[in-house]
Amino acid sequence: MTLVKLNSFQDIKSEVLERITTRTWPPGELIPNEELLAVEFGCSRATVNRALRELSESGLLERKRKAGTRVVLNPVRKATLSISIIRDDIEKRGCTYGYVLLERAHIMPPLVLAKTWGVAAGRKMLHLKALHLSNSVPYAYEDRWINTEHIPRALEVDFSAHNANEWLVQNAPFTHGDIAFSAVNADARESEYLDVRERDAVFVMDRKTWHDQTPITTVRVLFAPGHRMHTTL
Amino acid sequence: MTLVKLNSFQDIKSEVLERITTRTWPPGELIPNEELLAVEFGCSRATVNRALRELSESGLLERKRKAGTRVVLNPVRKATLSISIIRDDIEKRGCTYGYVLLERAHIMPPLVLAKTWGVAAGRKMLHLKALHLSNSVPYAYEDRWINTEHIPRALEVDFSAHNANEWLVQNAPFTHGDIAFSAVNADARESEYLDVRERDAVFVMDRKTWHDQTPITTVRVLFAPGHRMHTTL
DNA sequence: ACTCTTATTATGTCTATACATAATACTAAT
DNA sequence: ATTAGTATTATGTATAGACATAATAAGAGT
Repeated sequence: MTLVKLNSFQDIKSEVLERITTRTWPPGELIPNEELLAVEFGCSRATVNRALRELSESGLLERKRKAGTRVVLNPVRKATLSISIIRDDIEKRGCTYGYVLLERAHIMPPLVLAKTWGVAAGRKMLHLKALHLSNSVPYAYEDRWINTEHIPRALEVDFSAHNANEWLVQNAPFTHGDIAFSAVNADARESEYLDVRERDAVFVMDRKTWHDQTPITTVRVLFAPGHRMHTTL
Repeated sequence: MTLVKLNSFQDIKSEVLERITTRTWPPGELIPNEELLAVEFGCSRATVNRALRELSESGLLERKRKAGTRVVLNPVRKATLSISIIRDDIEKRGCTYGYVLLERAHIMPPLVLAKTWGVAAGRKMLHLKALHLSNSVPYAYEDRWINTEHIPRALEVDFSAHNANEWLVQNAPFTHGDIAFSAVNADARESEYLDVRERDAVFVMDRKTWHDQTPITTVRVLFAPGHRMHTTL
């Protein structure tokens, strides 16, 4: 056993990664414990711990107390994706951002929505439909509900001047949320708003947010055809 | 200043989160440095450091040496997605997984692909088209290229019996990759394979993987209509 | 004014040590 | 034999102290 000096947790991460990919430690195998690795790498256990912890967070290792650390058999790789602000997304490409409010109503939400989102049935909520433009061309269409029981101030805001999402992040922060992505065919109205043909495939993001237990807002965003969401492994 | 004893980095994370959401520390604001917070919370600096580091990794804080830590103005929230194995996905729902190889050819890839993926032009590669079934119903259709310059063994494998992805994770691990999600209208052939109508919206995943600089495989997966990719914030 | 050097500051990381905790194995009492 | 208690083990986390590093500010020299 060669005692190489690898002091940084980054070094150890890449060395362990190397051993996994070269199958020095094949899938399913139990690897030496932190103390042994610390001796081998010539560093402290805390350093080994951080390296292994991060690798387990990205889905390559599985750790259990007393049982030890093993290489995951079928690694379910974890990718982090940035849920960007639409305005930033557009401006990052050097385009001009535009925003148009299409509809606004203080009405009772459909029962299905109330159920899945956890708001009391029979209460009015703010319903907004809006369009995000990139250089005056439709970029995304959003259909949003805001819980005015919890954020009554939202009723006084002029959402034809203020982007709802941006107002909400400033005025009604959330503690956790829930996002789903899918593909749907644009219906008659949606295709008109997005200025595409009917039945064109659009990328959809459904997001619900809460502050502790209280629902804040739920939004469905339809992106114009060609939209791609990108990340690395 | 009340000196509360918050010893765990989890406690500190939620306390800091609380201060951000309640705007005790409003967006853009510089928060006290680690040393001060350690005193306030009655813990060590390392503990505060871990809490703040994790919050900055999830996009809520921005940290710079010497400059300090500040609350991000327009938080670009980061969500982690699990890129699951299709078989697991299907079996997790209690369905039976099935796999059918549709086409196999050792041919030269289109020039566009060679360019974007970084393989030498004019070299043959393995091209596979396959179908993933859930209870014998089409679930996803994949179109894959394998770099046989780097993995010549792939030419000898019977991919009508072995799922290509599963063979590759076992036999040709990658160090990094690149994933994009989008929505497209199924063309004539795709809709036939997936047993849906032409132009139906399908959710698409494009993935490229490398081992260091060497391309391993690139695959486009089309999921049957209704597919949703889910995560939490 | 301008550049170069030096000091300062907050975060980034490492170490050694300690104790907590989950999972398991062993042991003694009934 | 079953159960309750105890020991063991590897990871999980906390602590105090140290030094590294990036970013900035202050000062010196031209």
